[in-house]
Amino acid sequence: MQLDERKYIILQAIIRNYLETGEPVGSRTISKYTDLNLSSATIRNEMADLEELGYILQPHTSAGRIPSDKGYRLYVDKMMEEKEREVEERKELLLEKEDKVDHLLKQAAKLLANNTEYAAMVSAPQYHRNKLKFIQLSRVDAKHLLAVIVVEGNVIKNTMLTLDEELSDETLLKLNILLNTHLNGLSIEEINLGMIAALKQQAGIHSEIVAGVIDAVAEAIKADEDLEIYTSGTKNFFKYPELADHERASELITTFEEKQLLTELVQDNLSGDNNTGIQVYIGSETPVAGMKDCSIVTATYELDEGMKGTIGIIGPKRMDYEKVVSNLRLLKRQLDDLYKR
Amino acid sequence: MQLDERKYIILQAIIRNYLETGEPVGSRTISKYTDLNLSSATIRNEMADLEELGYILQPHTSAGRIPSDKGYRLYVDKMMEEKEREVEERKELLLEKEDKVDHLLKQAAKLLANNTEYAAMVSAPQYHRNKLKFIQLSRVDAKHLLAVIVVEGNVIKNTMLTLDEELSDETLLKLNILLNTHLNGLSIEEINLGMIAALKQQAGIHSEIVAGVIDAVAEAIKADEDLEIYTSGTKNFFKYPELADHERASELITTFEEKQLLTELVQDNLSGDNNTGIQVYIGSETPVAGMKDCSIVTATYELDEGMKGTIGIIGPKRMDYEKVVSNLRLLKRQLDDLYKR
DNA sequence: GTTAGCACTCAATTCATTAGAGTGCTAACA
DNA sequence: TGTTAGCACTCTAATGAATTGAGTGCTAAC
Repeated sequence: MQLDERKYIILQAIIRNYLETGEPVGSRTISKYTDLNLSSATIRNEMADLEELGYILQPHTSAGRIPSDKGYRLYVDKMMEEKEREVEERKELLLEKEDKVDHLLKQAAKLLANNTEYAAMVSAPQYHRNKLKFIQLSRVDAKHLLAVIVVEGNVIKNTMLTLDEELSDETLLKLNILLNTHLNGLSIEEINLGMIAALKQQAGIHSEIVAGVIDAVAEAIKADEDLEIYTSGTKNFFKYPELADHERASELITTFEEKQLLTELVQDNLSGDNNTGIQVYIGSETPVAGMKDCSIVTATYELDEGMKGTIGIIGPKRMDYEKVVSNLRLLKRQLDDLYKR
Repeated sequence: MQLDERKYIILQAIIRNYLETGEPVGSRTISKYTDLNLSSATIRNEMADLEELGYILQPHTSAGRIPSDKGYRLYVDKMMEEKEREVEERKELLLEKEDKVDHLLKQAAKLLANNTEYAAMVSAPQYHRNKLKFIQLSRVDAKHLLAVIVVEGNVIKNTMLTLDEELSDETLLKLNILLNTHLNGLSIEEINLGMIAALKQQAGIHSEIVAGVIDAVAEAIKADEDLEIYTSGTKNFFKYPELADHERASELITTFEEKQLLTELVQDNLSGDNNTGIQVYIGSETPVAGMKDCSIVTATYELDEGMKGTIGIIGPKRMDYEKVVSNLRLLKRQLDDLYKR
């Protein structure tokens, strides 16, 4: 059996109706809802076929039909194709330019959540350029040295080092020169153990300071480890009865709170290179455990050259995919443009 | 009517029982639960008195009694007195020393939530000493200056300034001297508009750079504004049916997500100086709107001289106050000790 | 002052019934 | 051959009556 045009229109009608109501859709509803001018009996026959093909399900014999993951998938794919062709009208999301990136991103998450009425996440950009650009040791007071490290992309890292004994200006200058001549312009791959040992040797009795700086450098570069993720709109989970029972809600909220668990999403999104830049995960397709009953839509943004992050929406499978996708597209574009003048 | 010893014992028994079960407590239960050796009829008489005095309530005529806020208050006050006298046994909370304070505090929140099975919050310390300790401008590349500012308490603030034109080494040195001679050692109150104007004038064509630095200084000092708050254990709200219905849960979770809303708690706690260092808010006493059905217990810790923060537990009114208080005491002590060697 | 006993209240549970939405199938129709 | 009317059937959800049981307040006796 084949999925012909008419069957797809019926499937679409079922899905659209289900997205709104969350209730199983019956044949009579479809008979009236579409302009196919078919009786409910005919629709019933078609629905039986659609069920056999796996696009819809019946929760129990005397109920209407609900879309299966496969059904949603087909619907979303077709929608994405169509949207691709359309010229999208340019609504404005009110993203105010903030001086601090973290504020900006928090605001973005909130905006997404409010606009869509689903839960939203925004990951801080990960820096994929990682050359050392600037190192400096300064004396803050008699016992403290401040190491300032700047990595390409202008990520700044500070570490306060505690001294056992005072350091002369001369020694400080020497150490600064030593560090800069050897480390500046290098990427993390180029800083190996041998080099570190050599540096320490040259630093002599001050090798501990060098060690401290190297640690800080390592941390500045591997920003991945504690990837910041901002979330908003957790309460929206309660708007959809299929997610709001204690068990599920508890699981979702935990996942949302333990932001590490969302890392998968970011990784998956940044690595996966699809044409539109939008990823849709439906139900069991999701890479995040504990969100099997949800759909997740993500997009990648790029703040500055090489500084990529992920924005995403998490909601019930019966999500308004069009609205979500267009919101993400819009926000992505805004973030992309923001720092590119 | 007076609250005599026996009445209090009965009140205590009602509360203890209710803490465990969450169900209204009947007279027969108390008759068996206590060793007063009184019949349920006598207990009933006493309960009627307790109700008249406002310490307990009846959800409906044919139900047992539950403690009122006033009842809880009395119970907690008495408990705190007793605890005060007791020598507390020193259990260990497994707080691992972390190099980054934010990691440490996140871990602390998680620990609290896991140990108590309630929701936990930890606020990052606010710095109440705010003298400027160190200012430095460095050239990162042709177009960028990095301003590093250190405030007493070793809070570090970086700002990247973009230049319109290149700056000579000489000018840079001059600016550094200018900033240091005028600003170093000052507190925020001492940096007024007149001084800023004078500085700008002296900087001449580079007044914009000075302005940028001043902004950064202002931000470094007023850390209050975006007070970091870490939370954990949101899902624990679901463990207590009286908090778990959609409406309430949704409100609680929003409050917990919008951490600003918890700021009240921190302010209240840091300002209020009570002897034990532990604050208990019961029901309507809470300073946080949207948590009227909860009890909140908070404590203040001090990481370094003048760096005070708040730790707190949020749970149902029928909370195991003893456990919560002792957990908070323990964690407070650990945090207090951590950086004082 | 304490207690046994009894009538009373009220939420929660149970169970049967009903209503209604929806289906599948068959037979007739175009 | 595709479409439709019609009907028997299924199953959930809602309704409501009856029952249960925990708990109370009050009275009278100890």
